[in-house]
Amino acid sequence: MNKKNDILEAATRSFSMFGYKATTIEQVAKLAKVGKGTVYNFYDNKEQLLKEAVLLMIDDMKKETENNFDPSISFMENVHQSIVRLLNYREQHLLFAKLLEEERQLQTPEVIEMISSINREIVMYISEKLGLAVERGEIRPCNVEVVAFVFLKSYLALVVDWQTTYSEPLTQQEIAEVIQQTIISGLSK
Amino acid sequence: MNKKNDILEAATRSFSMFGYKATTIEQVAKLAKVGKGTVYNFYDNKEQLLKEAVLLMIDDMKKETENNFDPSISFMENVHQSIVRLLNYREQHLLFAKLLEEERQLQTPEVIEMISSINREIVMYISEKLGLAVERGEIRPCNVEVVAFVFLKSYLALVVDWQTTYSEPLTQQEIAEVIQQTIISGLSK
DNA sequence: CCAGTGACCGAATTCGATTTATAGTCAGTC
DNA sequence: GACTGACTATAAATCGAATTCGGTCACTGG
Repeated sequence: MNKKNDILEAATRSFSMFGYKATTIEQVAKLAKVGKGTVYNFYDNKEQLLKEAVLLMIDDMKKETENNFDPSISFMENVHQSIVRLLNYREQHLLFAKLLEEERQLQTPEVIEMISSINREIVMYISEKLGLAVERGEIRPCNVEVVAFVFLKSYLALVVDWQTTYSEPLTQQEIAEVIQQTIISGLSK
Repeated sequence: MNKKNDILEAATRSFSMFGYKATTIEQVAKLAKVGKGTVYNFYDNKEQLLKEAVLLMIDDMKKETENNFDPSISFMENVHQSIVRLLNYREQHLLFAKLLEEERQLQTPEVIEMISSINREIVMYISEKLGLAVERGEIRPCNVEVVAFVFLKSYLALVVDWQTTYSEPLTQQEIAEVIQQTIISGLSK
């Protein structure tokens, strides 16, 4: 079962570097050192390959936040720690950023669908966490879905959009600080 | 000097409805009930016309916040009131939304440049206001430029992006509330 | 005179026919 | 029977012809 993994890794690298449209299955096969047909022994089609790559990316990031949740500190502090940790997920951000770029510039239908699916997924995930925190009385009651939406948009704006307007990317420090100062502390009691 | 204004109004309407690329000078002339050449007696070219339309839009919104600033209430409350008022600027939002759409979908160079110029302008404006508020001790010290950036992105995400993901637009009430609950109260002392 | 005009021009864009690239298949190989 | 790469059908890139539209300017009517 090593080849299946090699193929997915090769595909992920290629998607991250060149985007969905510009990666060819033949390229992926070459990178994974298998024949083109072998790719189709493990994955139904190109779109499926993208889905698996994205799924892995999201799962990685979810696990990171789940496994490091520390009940002995406040919800607010946990969120802050998670963000600091997630900011180190360069590869995942690279893939997501490349897909966002492709969504904007080429409007590849599969990528558009994928991005909005990822967004829905992440907003749902954050919503749940916020809902629990509200129930436990750790943050003020709020429209969790809308707040989750703003949260994600702000995070992406800082990580991805900032450097398109102001060449210099923000440091992890700056990003974590701003989110902390605004959204997180705004919600805390 | 009535014709000059007629032309600008016609252009603004057309830009708002059809976007920059899809409005033709001939259309604008017809709408303004003048000949095509007359447009060029008042405005150098199409891009200039867009610039004037956008300038007017920004000035309107700036004036609205300036004129209604109430020193007897807190900075935070003033911001909240401004947002509530600005949310009623449907026409301005329509023009901005159309330009954002065109930037994303057609990538018209003039529109891309215009959007980033508007963004810079607005971020600068908010930055100044935040800077003053920090000086006066009304809000906590922060990286004003980055906070202004997040502020604008969040506002646009709620007003423009939300309905592309979740068909139903948010009510003004919901938008103002979420911004209030997160960014504004997060910064307040 | 001169503010106003629309026919006119060339650059840019669209259109559509042809060529090229590639996603996915399958007969064959090791 | 896991794996392959030549093969096919279709989607995308290419490129020249046709069209559109921004901008000009010689003209007009008030």
